[in-house]
Amino acid sequence: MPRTLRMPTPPPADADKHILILNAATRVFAERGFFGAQVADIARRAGVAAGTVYLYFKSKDDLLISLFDRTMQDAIREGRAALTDIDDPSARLRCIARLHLERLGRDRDLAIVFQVELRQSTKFMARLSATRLRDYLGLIRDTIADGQARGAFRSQVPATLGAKIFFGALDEMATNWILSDRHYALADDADGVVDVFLHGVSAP
Amino acid sequence: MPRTLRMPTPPPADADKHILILNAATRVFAERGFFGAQVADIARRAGVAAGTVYLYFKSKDDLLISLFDRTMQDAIREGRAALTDIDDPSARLRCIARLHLERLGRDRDLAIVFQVELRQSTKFMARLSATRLRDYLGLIRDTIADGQARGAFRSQVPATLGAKIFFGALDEMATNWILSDRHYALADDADGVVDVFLHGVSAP
Amino acid sequence: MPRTLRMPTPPPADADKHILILNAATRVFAERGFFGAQVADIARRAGVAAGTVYLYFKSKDDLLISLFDRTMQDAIREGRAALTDIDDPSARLRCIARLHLERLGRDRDLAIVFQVELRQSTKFMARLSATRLRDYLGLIRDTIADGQARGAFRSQVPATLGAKIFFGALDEMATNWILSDRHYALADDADGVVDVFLHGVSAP
Amino acid sequence: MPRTLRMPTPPPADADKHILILNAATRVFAERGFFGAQVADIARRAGVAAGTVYLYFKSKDDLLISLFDRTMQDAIREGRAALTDIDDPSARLRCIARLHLERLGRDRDLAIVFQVELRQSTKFMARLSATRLRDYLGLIRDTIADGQARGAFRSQVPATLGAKIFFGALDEMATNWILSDRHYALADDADGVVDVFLHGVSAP
DNA sequence: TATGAATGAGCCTTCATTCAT
DNA sequence: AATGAATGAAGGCTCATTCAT
Repeated sequence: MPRTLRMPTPPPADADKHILILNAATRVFAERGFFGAQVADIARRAGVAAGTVYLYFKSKDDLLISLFDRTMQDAIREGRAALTDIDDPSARLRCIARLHLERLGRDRDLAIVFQVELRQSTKFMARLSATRLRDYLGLIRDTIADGQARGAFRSQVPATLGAKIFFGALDEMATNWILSDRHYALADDADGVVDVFLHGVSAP
Repeated sequence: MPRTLRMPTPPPADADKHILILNAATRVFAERGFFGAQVADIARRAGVAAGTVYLYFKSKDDLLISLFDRTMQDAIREGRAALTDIDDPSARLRCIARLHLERLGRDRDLAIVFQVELRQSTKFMARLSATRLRDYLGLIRDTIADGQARGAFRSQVPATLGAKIFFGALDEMATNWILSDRHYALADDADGVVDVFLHGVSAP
Repeated sequence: MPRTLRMPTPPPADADKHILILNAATRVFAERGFFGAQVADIARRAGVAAGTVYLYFKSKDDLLISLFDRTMQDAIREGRAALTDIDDPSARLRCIARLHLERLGRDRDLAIVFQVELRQSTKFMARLSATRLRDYLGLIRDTIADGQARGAFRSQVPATLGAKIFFGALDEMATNWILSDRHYALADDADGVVDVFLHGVSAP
Repeated sequence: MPRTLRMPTPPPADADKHILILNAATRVFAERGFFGAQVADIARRAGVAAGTVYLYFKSKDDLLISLFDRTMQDAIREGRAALTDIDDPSARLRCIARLHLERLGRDRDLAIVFQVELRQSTKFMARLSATRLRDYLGLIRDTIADGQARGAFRSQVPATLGAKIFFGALDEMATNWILSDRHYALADDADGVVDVFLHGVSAP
């Protein structure tokens, strides 16, 4: 194809600049905190001028929101894709847990931004939960409801409650991980969480 | 009354003002967010001059930390006291969950501060989890370990992991509650959380 | 009187600070222009910290507006007072012209602010003319109308038109004066303006 | 047609773009004010890229100065041309007044730029009065001096003073017009101004 | 103790101008 | 000639904290 011939190389630097800045923002937010971070720092880290940031993002807030949006969109898309191949309800939950913790465990700075910096204010949080986070919780809830419909999960547990518990447990794993001094693989927590979520702690 | 006997003189005006300011801070932090709140606002709300705040607290940060400290100390003390009367491990967890959610459900502003404003930065969070929060998680972990020792809980689940899951689930309930538009009793979530934590979602 | 006894000295420094800043603003606006002037410059000139300016004025704009307001209020008050002693319509116009030019001629910086800096934008000008300037033109118009009612001035000339011409002529004197390199007494232009305004340039 | 003979070839595209940009600048300066206007706005309005403006003008200031220069040059040329056909000194002044107000009354945006935006700072104004404005006032002064030489005007009035009064009056008409909410024909003020300037307001 | 006026460091954002294409 | 992405200097304003009273 002509287009392929004309552009066999990776996309131009322009396309990168958006991502470049977002990555720089992740690092700086993680290091200094959202309020402690200066836009100038982010620009410097991205190797662009301060003003350039504003060619790609409306404001400092927009950087954080974009970061969240991009990551959540990826997470949901990846989650949905992975689940299509899995039939067993328990295995599906295990998959979600694993992807969740792997994603954050792969990039500690991103994890810090997600577990700490994004929770700056009610205004921020309300805005965030109203959108992508709702979708993400919905993904979990649907998986649970599906398991209930298929007789794998107890129906007495409201699916929404279950989703919150599941998400809350994973969230806490991530938060503990970034606050911990010890360096361990976050994803290794997945199985334990799923085990408790499925079978509870009670002795049979 | 015993309480009167233990404290026959009225609390000094100082103590009052200390609490007065801390309460004002709770309201203002909840309304405006930590960074959006001005010390002058808090002072006005407390009915004192701006400078007076600094006679009782070292800094704006100190207000937030004191708020956390006071509340956690109460929670731990109350939790420990309540647990002494309860023998059954499952009932003990139920008690913790209920107290946790009741405490936050009683004061929405306090809940907002705890669920949102306290998570300002890694620096802050690290500092907090290193102290009271560790104690609180310890309380849960010990309760679980005790249940395991007594054969009520499965020993395969690491007690620390269980504690994080339990806390994470409760935490998520609280966060969802403050972000929700619907007005419901937060404490009502306690039983559901405990049920799932004890028995899991899997069908028997 | 007690009050006089209790406060025989000039008003406290607080009252001065308002004026102090306004005077500094006059100098700096005149030297650098409104947009060229930095609030920090004004503060420095007034001998206060930059933030202090904002304890007395809402914004940089407010400085300019307050300057205008204070001066116009003085001018109108002074004009009204002076006119009560004068009966002859021509003499009244002469009095207005003289006061107008004397006031500006006395403080070149103030004149610059009035003739140049205040005319920054339609927004500004519209706001200004809507208030004090309208009163000032009204003072002139009434004086003319009064002269007409008393038979001293031709009634064919609409009083409002006459007021604009009179004011426009004085205004141009002031503008020319501040732009001129030569140093002359601005007030000396008053008689010439009044003469032409009263009798015209036509040969009898 | 003579005009066609004098200019047989169409104006080069460059000249068009020059005028295009200047017209766009007039609109945008009038709407947003000089400082509020962005060069990018002007470029967009002119249908060119931001950088293109700088192929035709040295700077944003240069746009304003060119606007002034072009208009004043036209005004002076037109004024001189019109005066050659008129002999009577009073009629000449009437002609100048009418042309002055007609020119501004024809294009409200241009009027706004002339009456408001051009008066940005002493630096600006000094620069402007030193050139074309001086010529324009000279045109008026010469007309008055000529009238005096021919016995039509009183010689006691210094011609320069008369010119300033005349210009100041016209200027004030224009300023009032653009600030007025009512929509009236600015040029209609010309006769009134000339009448007062010639005969004064005093009753005979 | 209490006050609240004063301080001044700190930062996001804008936008005129440039220059590689 | 024309583009428009990139630059980076610049400054109004806020607000935690101090301190003279």
